[in-house]
Amino acid sequence: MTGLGSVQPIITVGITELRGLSSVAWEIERVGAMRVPGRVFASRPLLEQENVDKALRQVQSVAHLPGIVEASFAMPDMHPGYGFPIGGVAATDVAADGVVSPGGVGFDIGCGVRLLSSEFTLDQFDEYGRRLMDRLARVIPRGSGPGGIVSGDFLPSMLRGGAQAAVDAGFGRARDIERIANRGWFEGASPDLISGRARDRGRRQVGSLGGGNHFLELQVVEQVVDRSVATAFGIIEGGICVMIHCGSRGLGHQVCTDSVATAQEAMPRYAIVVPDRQLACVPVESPEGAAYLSAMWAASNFALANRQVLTHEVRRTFADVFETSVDDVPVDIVYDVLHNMASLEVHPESLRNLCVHRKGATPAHGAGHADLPADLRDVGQPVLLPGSMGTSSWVLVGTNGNPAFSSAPHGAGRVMSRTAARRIRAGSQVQEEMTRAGIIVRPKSVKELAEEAAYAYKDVSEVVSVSDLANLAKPVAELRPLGVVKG
DNA sequence: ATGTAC
Repeated sequence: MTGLGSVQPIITVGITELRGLSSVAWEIERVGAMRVPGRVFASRPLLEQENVDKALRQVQSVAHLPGIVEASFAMPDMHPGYGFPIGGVAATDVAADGVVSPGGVGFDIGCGVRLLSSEFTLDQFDEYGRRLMDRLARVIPRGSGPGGIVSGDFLPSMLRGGAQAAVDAGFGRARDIERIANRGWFEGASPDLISGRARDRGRRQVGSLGGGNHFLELQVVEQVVDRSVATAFGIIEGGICVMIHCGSRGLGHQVCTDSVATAQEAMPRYAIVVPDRQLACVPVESPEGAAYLSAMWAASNFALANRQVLTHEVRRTFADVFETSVDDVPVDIVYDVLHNMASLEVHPESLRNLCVHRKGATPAHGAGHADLPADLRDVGQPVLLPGSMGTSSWVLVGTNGNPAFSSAPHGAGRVMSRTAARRIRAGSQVQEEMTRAGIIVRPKSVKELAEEAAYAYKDVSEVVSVSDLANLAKPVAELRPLGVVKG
């Protein structure tokens, strides 16, 4: 790869021209009604991936949003989404009639990743792994539709209090909260501002994994590339980890559906014109904008509570298998981060109140940031980057001087549709190949497994490498999958 | 992502 500062060509992806700023950063010129340019972080091989052309056109559409500042950004794992690309980052200036767009958060509001680390080792996994996986497969509700660990009676408190409410209800430990983004809950949540239909869908899904790309994985720390940061995070080479990727289930989906409809209806009143109906948006400082943020925070609290309840279930399972108590089992939270979220932030480069949309992008604040827990204040924010099924996941750390409002990629990123992935191999074949590679697979639906096969995703190591070179986040450790529980 | 359809 060529370094920063060298002359870069202009390349064309689909119908979009990109001017190279470095080997991993590209600019899409501001033309027509675009308010800002597009700025894309990717290597050339990543730009040449299937469907990236459509994501780039969406980057340009997002650049039309009222109040957008600096640029419409895309992370290296970008692929097309509803209105906004997945892997998209857009900040709007609240005081300059900046908007909030439900499509800029996505349907799975509050979706994110939680990483647990344990004191158990690979030797112990060799002996107990199958039993752990079989029990997890039995106790973790997953797949589409209803089914949750916790009674729907807890829904109102969890919508209000997120992971903190789940801990208060007995699902976890007080110190868990320290290692969850925003201390586990968003204060601005208004459960009353989400529809009865959204609540009905959520009531039956408190404590459930879901389907699609959501998973619960047992992993081993394969490689530590930054020992001091890994130690601060609580990650030790050879240790067994648990990664949980899930979101706000039908509840968040319903909140998004309702909010897009509200925004589409309200837009003419604010004389907002956007190039795509899916970019429906309202001013942050409008009744509709405030209502969306409150509903988004409630759905995010649901997602945080969801991951907390599943964490408790993991601890119960480990305690069971290793014959210890759930309170003593040495399984701790490394971090929990939301990668579908709009966040009100003040950034030093602008000193304005910004509404930062991250859709399939994770916050990646550098050392010194006020929101970091005390023991990570001098280290930086953990960035959890799950790979595709059967490939390694990565832990990175946020940097100072991040070029995209302190954002980093959230995964490997799809390269083909679910339908296309099913045509390549049968789910049973994907399961066989993973089993042969030594990974214990416990799917609810074998048929749907093919949709999530590694060949349907980009190469996660390329995404990590671009993150490093573009200063989005710095690699800390590689986690190799041992067993995967899927919807 | 999603009671893959209001």
